[in-house]
Amino acid sequence: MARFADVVLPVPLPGLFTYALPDDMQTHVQAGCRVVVPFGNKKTTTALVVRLHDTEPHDITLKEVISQVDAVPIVLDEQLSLWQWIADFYMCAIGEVYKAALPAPLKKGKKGAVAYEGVEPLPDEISFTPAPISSLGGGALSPAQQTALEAIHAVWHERPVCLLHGVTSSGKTEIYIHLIAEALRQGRQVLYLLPEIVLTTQLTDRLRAVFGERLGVYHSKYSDRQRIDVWRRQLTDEAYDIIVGVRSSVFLPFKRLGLVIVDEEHDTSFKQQDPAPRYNARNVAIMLATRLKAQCLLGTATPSLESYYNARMGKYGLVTLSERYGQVKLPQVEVIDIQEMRHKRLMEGQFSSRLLEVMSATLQEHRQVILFQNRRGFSPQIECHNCGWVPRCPHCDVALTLHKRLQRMTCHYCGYATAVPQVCPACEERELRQIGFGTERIEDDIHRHFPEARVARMDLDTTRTRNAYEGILHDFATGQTDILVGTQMVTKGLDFDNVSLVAILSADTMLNQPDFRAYEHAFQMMSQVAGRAGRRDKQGLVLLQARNAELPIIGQVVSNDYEAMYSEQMLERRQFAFPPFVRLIIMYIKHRSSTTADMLARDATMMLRQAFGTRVLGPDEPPVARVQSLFIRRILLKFELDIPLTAARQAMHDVRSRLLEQKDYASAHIYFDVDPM
DNA sequence: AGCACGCCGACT
DNA sequence: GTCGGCGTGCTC
Repeated sequence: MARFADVVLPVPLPGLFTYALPDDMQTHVQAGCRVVVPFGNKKTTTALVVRLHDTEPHDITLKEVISQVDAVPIVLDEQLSLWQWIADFYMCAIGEVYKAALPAPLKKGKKGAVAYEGVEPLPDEISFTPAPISSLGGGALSPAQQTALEAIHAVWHERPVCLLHGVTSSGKTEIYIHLIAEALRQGRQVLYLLPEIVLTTQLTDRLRAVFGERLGVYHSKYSDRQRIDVWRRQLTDEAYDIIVGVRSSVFLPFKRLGLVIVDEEHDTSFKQQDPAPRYNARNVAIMLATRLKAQCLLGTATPSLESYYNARMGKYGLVTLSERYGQVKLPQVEVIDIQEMRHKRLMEGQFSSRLLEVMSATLQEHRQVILFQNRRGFSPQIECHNCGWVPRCPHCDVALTLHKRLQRMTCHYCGYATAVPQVCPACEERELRQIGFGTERIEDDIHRHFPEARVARMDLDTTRTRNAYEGILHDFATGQTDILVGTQMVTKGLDFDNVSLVAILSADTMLNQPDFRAYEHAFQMMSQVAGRAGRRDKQGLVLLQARNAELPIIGQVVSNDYEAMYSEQMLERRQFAFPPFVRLIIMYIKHRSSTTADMLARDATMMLRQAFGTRVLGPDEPPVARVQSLFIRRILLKFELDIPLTAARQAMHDVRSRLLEQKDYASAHIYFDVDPM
């Protein structure tokens, strides 16, 4: 019997809300059940009960719960406690975690739901067939893999987290499969996290061949219905043994989790940017595993500096696989100096004559080519030939990207789109020049250079739907296309047998990012895409075109020298006090008026300095200082690793609320990004 | 974040 | 004379 329920509401407000329970519900409602409650003026909302108690709050008049949605909990205690940890650590409201965690329809609740009748039956179409796992996908481990497997076990004997640093094609997946089979034999579940949807199809095909229907897939391009089915099934005794999923699958219920694999752990898409919760799923996965007494394996060919540092400091175990499976040779990387080629008039657009030659030879051998250009659209800017006018987004401080096929100019920050002007609106000049190269323009140029070649493009624009992805990848895998051009998407762990040439058209866009992680990320991206070349029977070739060809980072990619990259970057991180030597928290300030944003940023900085002194840097403006008509300012906080962050966070929350209490700042947005990427 | 209340411009 | 613009105030 409990008279009151503390609930989470899907709103960005701190804390829980307390409601009175009507007599008939007092014995039936449990933590983890949804209830319908009145909230604000008349509106009803679905809320999640997290606590039941008999302590009547004094200073507020309570409202009553209207009805109960679930007869049994749909969220487990361990999940609620993890959500609270996420809210605390990432400095957001638990309501925001709740919104991110639950598939959309579970948040809405059922209309007309009456207590104990709103309970949805479990889907009965799921047939549970425990596949035998005797044949491990035919995969006997190589001696190197066997050694690595034993080393991982040795690590887990002492600590829960192990970093597996294995070069591309070293056969990490085979090791994962063995570990999964072991967990299953012990009756435990496995969560297999991947950074991107692209990777799920190839991987799930491979895992399904071994584990059959014991495997469930969870990602954002699946329908709500499918995601709810996975969620509900996780609550039953017939829960999936293996979940393959992206970021948000760390929120799923697990009753007997034994192993968490975070594949491509360095990948930035594990970090959610917007909206809150701005969590890093890799770190949440580690916390999830630790809390549920499961083991955790972080796998990658190019560890994040944070994880590698943690491994070196003994916080994680470290296992290295330096040998490619079947002795496949690493590709040869050849650097092409764009500056030099331009002087010698050996560049045509983004293509050096060397690249065109090699492409031509590769196509003649009926081998395939991957071209990597980290920019979508046709050109990132157009400009009036006469007066220099550049079409810009009316809501954001960026030039509009030309999408030729769509005959539109679009803003990659807010989605604004407009027709391509026929003449310059400022001076009526007819010639509007296209500045810069996106994947669409590269695709056009390939058609001009190689009219016979079959070309496919893979970027955000060509993969809006789930099937589009699979179509493009299937056509390339089966040799129906010769050349695949794409953005970062093509770098991510795709296995193709017949690719012998990979070209990075311009390393410079990656290297020139105003971000302390630019070189680390450039190294990771280039190494990953290079790993796509020549996987089975022949050494592949990678052409790396760059303006700054002599930079050490380029040499490190050429020699595939992760250690050299690590040492050099760590020196800089230490010298300039960046992670992993400090913990970063950014306070973001957004306002419709630039002067208010400036004043607010100045006041906020002063208040933060009072609490944290020289740990506070700024304020400054991000590279794109206005998005969706809001001016953005940021304040950077650097905390030593041994500082207790709980008190610091409280002080930062206090600064935020004191600022928002001021009338001038009431309409501002202030939020934090903890461990920003 | 919603949603309502509350004061100032161009329309039937 | 109204419809409605979004500023600001609150939510157990």
